[in-house]
Amino acid sequence: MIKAEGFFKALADGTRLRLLLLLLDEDSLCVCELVHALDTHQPRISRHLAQLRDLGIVEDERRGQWVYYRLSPALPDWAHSILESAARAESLKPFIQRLQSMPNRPFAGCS
Amino acid sequence: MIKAEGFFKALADGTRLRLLLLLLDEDSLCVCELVHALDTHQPRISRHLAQLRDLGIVEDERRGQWVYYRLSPALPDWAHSILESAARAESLKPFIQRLQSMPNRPFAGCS
DNA sequence: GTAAGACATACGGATATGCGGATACTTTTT
DNA sequence: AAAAAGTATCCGCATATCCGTATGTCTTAC
Repeated sequence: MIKAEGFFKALADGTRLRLLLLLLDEDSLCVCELVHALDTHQPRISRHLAQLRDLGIVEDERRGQWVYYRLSPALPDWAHSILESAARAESLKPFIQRLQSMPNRPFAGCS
Repeated sequence: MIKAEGFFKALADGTRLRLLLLLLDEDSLCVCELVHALDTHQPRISRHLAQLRDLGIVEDERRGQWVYYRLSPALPDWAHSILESAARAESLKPFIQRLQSMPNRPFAGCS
């Protein structure tokens, strides 16, 4: 099980922090949606998601061509609380807006 | 005002995390108390406290020979909540015990 | 004013971390 | 089976981070 210091190291990078807050807000997103929402290069997103997966903070699930990530259901309560507090400090609006205006978004609204 | 990413960077080091959780629990401690509680070298503690001060997370106050640190009263609510959640994840018992058994502890119990 | 204690900072070095670009792997489509 | 799309990983590099030692500053005690 993850300890506090490791969890904070995971949140101590802007990309990972935004990934986690997006997943907190949106439940489940695939890599290409996250790449579009954060407007960055795909290897960067994959690398950070892999780190978060290796720490047990997120889970992945392949659905056909796409790999979806979500917060791990096993995430301890204290960690979930921390993410919710962080969400109060950091506005996700610009990223959510980019996400909603994504062209060819897979399964949008039909999951 | 500090942003979420910077705050998490501050918590992403074991020494700083323990310093902050001790200050959350004990209100106000001087450098030599923190050095004793964490059982480490003094420059390490001073360096990390300076970082936290520069970020506006802690405040210092000189009392004679000693410099006391406390959590900044201006710390945003979300940041305070995060520290409280972290306190649930990380046991401070060993450090509190070392603190209480500190010989020649300045002003112990008379502040 | 000299010594001693508490605290802060400068310095050089070791390690960790994040990055972009290239490439490999997997699945779907044709 | 070949192409295309989505995703993962490898590489070399640049920078950030943390450390211990040594030293400097400030305050109190003698």
